[in-house]
Amino acid sequence: MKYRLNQDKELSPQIASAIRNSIIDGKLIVNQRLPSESELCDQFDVSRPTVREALKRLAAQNLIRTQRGATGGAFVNKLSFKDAYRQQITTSTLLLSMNAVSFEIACEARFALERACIPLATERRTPDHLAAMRAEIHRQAQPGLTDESFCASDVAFHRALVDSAQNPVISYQLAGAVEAIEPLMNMITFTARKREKIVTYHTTIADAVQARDAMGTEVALADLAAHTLELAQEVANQRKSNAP
Amino acid sequence: MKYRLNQDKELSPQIASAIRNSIIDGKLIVNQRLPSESELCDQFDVSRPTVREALKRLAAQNLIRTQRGATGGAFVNKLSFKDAYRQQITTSTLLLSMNAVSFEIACEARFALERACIPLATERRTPDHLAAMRAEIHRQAQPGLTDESFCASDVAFHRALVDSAQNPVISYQLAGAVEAIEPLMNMITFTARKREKIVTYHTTIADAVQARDAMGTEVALADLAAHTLELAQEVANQRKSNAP
DNA sequence: GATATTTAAATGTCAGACAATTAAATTCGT
DNA sequence: ACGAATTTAATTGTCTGACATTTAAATATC
Repeated sequence: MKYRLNQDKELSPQIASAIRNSIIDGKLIVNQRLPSESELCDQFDVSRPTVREALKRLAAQNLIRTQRGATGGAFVNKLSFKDAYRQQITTSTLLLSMNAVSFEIACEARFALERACIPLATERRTPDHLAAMRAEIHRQAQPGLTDESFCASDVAFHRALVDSAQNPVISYQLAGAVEAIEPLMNMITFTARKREKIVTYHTTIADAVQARDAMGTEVALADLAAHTLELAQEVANQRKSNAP
Repeated sequence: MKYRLNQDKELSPQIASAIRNSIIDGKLIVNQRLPSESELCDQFDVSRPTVREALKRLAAQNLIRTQRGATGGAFVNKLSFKDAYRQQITTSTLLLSMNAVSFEIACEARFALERACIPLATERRTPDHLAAMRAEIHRQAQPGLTDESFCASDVAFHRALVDSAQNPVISYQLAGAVEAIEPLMNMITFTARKREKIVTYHTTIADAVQARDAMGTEVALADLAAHTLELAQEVANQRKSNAP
């Protein structure tokens, strides 16, 4: 069962595509073993290094895993939500930095999308989710926290909010939006007074979620969004006045 | 400037990580040329096939591109929104199918996230966006359309709605949510009556967007979400009664 | 000075080899 | 006959060296 490749193009991407398509439309199912490398060499009529380059492309997308040894080989990987999160976050982060996406655009996207989960979050939040949010708020109120730790805690708070919607697909989709903005937020210096204000907003949000008050949560989140934009504006202005 | 690898683990992932990190934290900037393969061999003290496997991993993530010839080599790629879309969609599609995510969960996520862009969409939509939506509605009303084409048009309609928010980050994030559900939707058979009803919803949505009526759009979208779920339920019930 | 040719540098591919890993098959001792 | 140790075979991981192909720059030619 030979597979015909276009010899005028690079071979390894074509091989990777062929296998990827087999996975996507179910000809290869999860945990199924791919043919061994030498069998693939025969099938595609190429050398082993070329086959291996193709397999590494698929491994980079977490589509396959490989095992050495007698019963080893390449296996179709069950793409876990965790792996997908990670991919999403690196891609989103790079996308923002490489395309010089402004803080305004990124911030707008992030809060717009986060708002999406509020009805479900207020309906389904458990004591655990509330506790996670409160814990981060408590952490943020502690003095001596570095700006980076403060940002990390901020992200954790919002992730807890998103997770309380208890829909893994939403959590996955929002991972990119929430996490990718962290590097941009890290450029802001958080004075004690600014932190205090943010903690207040977070508390309002947590209270509203606890009270299952969707409207209240939306309003508080919108306020926080506006406030975050102001902070970024300040930083931008300071830059402008310092530079020239 | 040698780079020390852990010789007890596989080498090519380590090399890929090292280069990827250099890109992420800006040591390698967009369009910069990486060292040639043989230079990388020296730096990491490995053979060329191993270096190449690492480079193919990065190429699979669209992080680099390669050119042959005298001035060729591997260059840091500017990750385009288009490439990022595509990656998002394949990852999301595979994630849904491999984890056997139910239609309910996927549908809930999709409509929740889509709702996120409505305030911006109603505020910023242009005649072009409206025209795009109307065009898809018109297409959906034509008889003789296959179920697959109908679904594709459905996706296109929703993409037009999302795009009218005019925030590329939102469009990117929602690409996964909107497109990945298409294979699941394809399992539904759309009778003429069902199509008619969906077209009505779409028209209501388009009208509300045109009127810049955020509330109306949200309501219409929620109705459509409920209706879609009902359709899926029907299919599930038919399955159940046919099977045993 | 314009055009054709050569050259050099780089990636793409191949062939064959050996190392490392792992599970199964085999052998050996009791 | 059973358990433990050993061997074997299959497979991926890596290396070496070679050649093909592509491309831009350098050189030669008219």
